[in-house]
Amino acid sequence: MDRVDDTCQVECVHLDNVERVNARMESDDNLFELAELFKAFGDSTRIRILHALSFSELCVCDLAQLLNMSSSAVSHQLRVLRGQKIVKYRKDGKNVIYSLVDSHVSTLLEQGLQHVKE
Amino acid sequence: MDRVDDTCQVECVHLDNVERVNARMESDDNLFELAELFKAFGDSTRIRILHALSFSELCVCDLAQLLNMSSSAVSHQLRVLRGQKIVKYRKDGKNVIYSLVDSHVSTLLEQGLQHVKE
DNA sequence: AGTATATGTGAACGTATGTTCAATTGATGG
DNA sequence: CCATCAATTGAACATACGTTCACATATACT
Repeated sequence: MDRVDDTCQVECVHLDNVERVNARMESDDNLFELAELFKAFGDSTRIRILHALSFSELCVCDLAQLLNMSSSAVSHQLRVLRGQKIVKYRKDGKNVIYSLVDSHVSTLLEQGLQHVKE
Repeated sequence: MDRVDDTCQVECVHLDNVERVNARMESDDNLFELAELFKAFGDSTRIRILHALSFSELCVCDLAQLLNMSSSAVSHQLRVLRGQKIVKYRKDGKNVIYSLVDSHVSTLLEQGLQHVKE
């Protein structure tokens, strides 16, 4: 008869491998944060924003025109990118000018593009 | 220059900047693919899978035990990762053993982790 | 003051996404 | 052949997400 048994119901596991890997895993918190970071990259609107910012700092209006979208939509996405500390901004009169936060971001974009183009 | 456009409903745009950036933008197709790639990284289950695979190849069962999830859930996510050519697999009897497709993937994970840990 | 422009925000809507469950395929060994 | 196990798949469900719209700030200029 079938029975539910928590202890070692799976025979196929390569226990040594699993334990060795388990010992080296980053904390769940770090991995969750990492997923959140990539999630922020994982939208075509935000990718286009970031790709544009990799060439020059731009204000919301510039981005809206460049991407042919409403300022509102752009602003919503910039909020997500700010939340993950991927972009930074400075105010210039009525404008708010955005730019990439550091070279890590450019590197990620570049590595990703290489993968895509292969 | 003859790019005078009187349908300029937006006054704030820095036209020179926008045009220069626009000229250097990757194709929408490439950027869409790039977003899809990052989207595949943008889930904590898939990140944990990839992080584990960065240490050793593992079968579905190993991953399920390591992440304390059902094989079905793991398999569904591996399908996404296969679709983006992030992981590859080989069969070994009843098992299917997964691994990262190349060093690009490790690099992306590593770069992302550095960003998160700062 | 008031107007105009740039940006941010909240709610609402439709869509996409991840997990569970049930069923199926494919491979091994009695 | 039949039983078992690893892995995959499809449907269903709840949740998360992106855009639109309307409205709210904020800053500059008259």
